[in-house]
Amino acid sequence: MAGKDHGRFFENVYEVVKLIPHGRVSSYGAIARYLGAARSARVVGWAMQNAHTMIDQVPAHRVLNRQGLLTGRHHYPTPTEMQERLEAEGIPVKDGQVQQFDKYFWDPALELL
DNA sequence: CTTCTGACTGAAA
DNA sequence: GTTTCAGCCAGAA
Repeated sequence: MAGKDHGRFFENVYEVVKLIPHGRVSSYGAIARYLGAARSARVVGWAMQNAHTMIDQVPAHRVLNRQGLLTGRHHYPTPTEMQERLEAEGIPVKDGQVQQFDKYFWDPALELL
């Protein structure tokens, strides 16, 4: 990239998250890696928290950790909203964990190319 | 300015 | 299989 990247990371995260297909899920590390910051997965999680203030709605509920756990469910208005939202898209969730996570996993670096 | 925390991950023990 | 450690970036105190 030409010049210096400033706060563009957050915007990039939002765009990728918005590109996640309905009924699919992704991980912080996958998004971070796609953006060229494989080890900045935490910043992606930060972006999600900040995503609440975004004008455009960001499907943050489709972003989980590597294990497929709904790590951010406590940040939702209700701890069950994230799970219900995933189930509404046909994604089975059990005990705060997505079942068959690998099956529903959507990697921007592979799918989006 | 320094220090700490955080919706994470990968490697090491 | 689990647990522990370190790294990475951005923002708040």
